[in-house]
Amino acid sequence: MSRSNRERTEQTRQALIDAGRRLFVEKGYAETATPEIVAAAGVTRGALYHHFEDKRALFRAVIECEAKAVAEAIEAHSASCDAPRATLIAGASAYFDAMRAEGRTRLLLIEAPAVLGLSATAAIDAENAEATLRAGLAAMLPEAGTMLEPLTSLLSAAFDRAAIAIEAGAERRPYEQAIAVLLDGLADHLRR
Amino acid sequence: MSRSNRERTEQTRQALIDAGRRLFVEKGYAETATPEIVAAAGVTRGALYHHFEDKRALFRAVIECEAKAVAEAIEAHSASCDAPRATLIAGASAYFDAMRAEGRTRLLLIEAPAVLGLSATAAIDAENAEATLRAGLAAMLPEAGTMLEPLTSLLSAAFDRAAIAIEAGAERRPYEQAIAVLLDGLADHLRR
DNA sequence: CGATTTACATACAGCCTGTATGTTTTTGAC
DNA sequence: GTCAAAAACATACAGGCTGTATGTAAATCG
Repeated sequence: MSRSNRERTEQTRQALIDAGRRLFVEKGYAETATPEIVAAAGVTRGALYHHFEDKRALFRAVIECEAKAVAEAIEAHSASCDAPRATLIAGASAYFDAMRAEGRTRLLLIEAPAVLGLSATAAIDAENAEATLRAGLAAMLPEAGTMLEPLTSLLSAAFDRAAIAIEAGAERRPYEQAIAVLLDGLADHLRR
Repeated sequence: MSRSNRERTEQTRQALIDAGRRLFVEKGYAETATPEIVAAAGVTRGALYHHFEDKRALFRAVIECEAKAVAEAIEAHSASCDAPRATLIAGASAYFDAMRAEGRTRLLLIEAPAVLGLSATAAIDAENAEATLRAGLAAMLPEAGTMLEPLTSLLSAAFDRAAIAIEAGAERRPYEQAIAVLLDGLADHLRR
């Protein structure tokens, strides 16, 4: 049984990413040792350091996978209603759905900023979810003008906090309602 | 020259906390080694492990100091106007002022949740800043009802994000404006 | 089919963390 | 004041982890 090099690399990388993801979620980045990861992946540390520059690079790969998965889930579920408000509400719902994946909030919202740095993390996923949000806000609030950027940033943070609260066991409905009220209030207020 | 035990302990603890704070801000928790901390503090690792259970306990002490400092700064600057809206706006401004201390956003908002866990971090400072925010919102939005909790949580996250953006070099005014618009929008919308 | 590159596995050096043990200083009672 | 006990450190040690260097087998390619 012989595998092509392409296959070997792909399978090993994926096994390491999967094992790393599981352990990073379970115990956090700092408490997860590379011997443990490679054992779970069924390879040796040699393979790990052949495919990734260091432990952090493996973590970055895990985070990039997660961010991509979130972006695709939102993309797929983007009920592109032409009503801007409905589009935004649907997008928020899709985001909460996507963030329900086991440990995803911990990985993307807690560990990644600390391990990879704030700017690196922002560069990875902000360009995904936050750009969508900005576009939605621009459509719903044409009067926002120079405040579009700050509002996008603040609401994005609110979405993240809601996702964390929901994964922590909070009811989802009140948070979706609160988001809707925030958006409607913005529309009301800026329209004057 | 002989110091009382109370003095010795107080001075050593403070030296460790100060040195730890500086290095944690400069290089992050994970990249800061205890030999470095004790060297900067002018003691040995024996003193560190005599006064703190482990490295994380020292970090926790640093975080508790920071959270306390923030709470006191807000308390001191709480221009208790009787107009609820003005009180909230002033509180937000005081929060941004307090968070301008070197590295404070990194410590409190990035590292602490990852190192101490989300719930432990929330328990340390949420009871301070978030309670104030909840009270302010309750006064300004008596119609909030069951949505008071989620709204407090979401706006708290927005405040945090604003503080991070400001420390990262963003203009402060647009963020304060955005916060004001969010609050006013809420008031407008819930009043119907 | 032979040479080179790729994909690993193994071995090693250095550092760090937490603990155990030893030493000095303070405290408190007589 | 002195002596025992406890507190406040300092030193020494064991174990584990990270990253690198080196060695080997499999795949690619001319």
